[in-house]
Amino acid sequence: MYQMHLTTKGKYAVTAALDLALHESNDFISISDLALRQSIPGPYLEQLFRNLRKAGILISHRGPGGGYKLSRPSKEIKIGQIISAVEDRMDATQCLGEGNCSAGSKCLAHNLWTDLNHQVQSFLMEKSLEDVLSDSSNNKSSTLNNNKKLLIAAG
Amino acid sequence: MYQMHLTTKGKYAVTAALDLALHESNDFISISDLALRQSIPGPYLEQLFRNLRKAGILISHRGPGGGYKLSRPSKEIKIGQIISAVEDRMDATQCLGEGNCSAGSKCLAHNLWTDLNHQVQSFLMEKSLEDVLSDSSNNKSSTLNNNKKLLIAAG
DNA sequence: CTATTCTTGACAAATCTAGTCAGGAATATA
DNA sequence: TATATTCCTGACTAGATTTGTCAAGAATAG
Repeated sequence: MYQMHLTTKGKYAVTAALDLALHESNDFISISDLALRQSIPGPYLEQLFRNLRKAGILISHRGPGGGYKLSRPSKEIKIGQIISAVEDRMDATQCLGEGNCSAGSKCLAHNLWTDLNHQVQSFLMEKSLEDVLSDSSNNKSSTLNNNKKLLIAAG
Repeated sequence: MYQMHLTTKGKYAVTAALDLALHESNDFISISDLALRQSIPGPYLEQLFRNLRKAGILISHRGPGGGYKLSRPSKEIKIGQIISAVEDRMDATQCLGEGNCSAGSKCLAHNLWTDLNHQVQSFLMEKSLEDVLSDSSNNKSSTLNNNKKLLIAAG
């Protein structure tokens, strides 16, 4: 069965950000605490947090009692922004960019990939950290359900 | 800007299948012809077609005048089935499978990834080869548009 | 002054992707 | 039957990417 590919980079980053959102009221949270709680390798998380800080999603503070916290309320931080900050794949190599995929012109599947990409982007950019935390119980994926049949799992 | 990751494997396979769909009336089409037309490395495409044949999507015939053709009308073959046949990533390693992602229990982002996966699956399993070919001009991605704002590109 | 915590850059192992290659089997045609 | 064509199979490789690790430094609270 095919699954959308998402590296642990993105997964770790989002999970860690969700943890920060859960403890939003607290002050700074250290990487070691967070890594322990979420079972993420500390030094690796450190690397990811660099990017999140550069992207303006986290703010940091050094010294004892220091650590990281969200730069804005969890409602205003979208999942897509987080993934975008750590997954630096510029996949414009093939169809996704301009349209010079098949020997200068658009390949047959060009619009398909564009649409799919759009779809994923929308999904990720519409969901905030807060949304994800509150959706945990109350799963309303219905907004994007049209009246077609549900998928048949492939493979 | 983050893009959904889709390897050339899946892209090549879909493009090739679309080519077969375009020439649906014809008899068998050889790999070399197809590879040339779509600018895909021949031996690589051969490898992909193995999987498509095993998955029952293509049928083959050897000898002069042989080649490949779709096993069913292009309307009945979904993009998702094609990708599924060639991209053999069993990504259940992390969250996506059962839910033992964070030390035995569901990680914070579990439902998010499940939803996203569902979203992508639906999209790919609803579109047939025929749909893609006819959508080329008349792009009606509107079925999945709800009344929310359009995405803001990230990064 | 010292322990804590982020900061930075470089490095390395493991995995995956993309593509190649060689030899074999079936088949149409002459 | 001979031959060219085309699929069939398995193994192999180079390169990129992911997933980390490590060490030395800078800021800061107490």
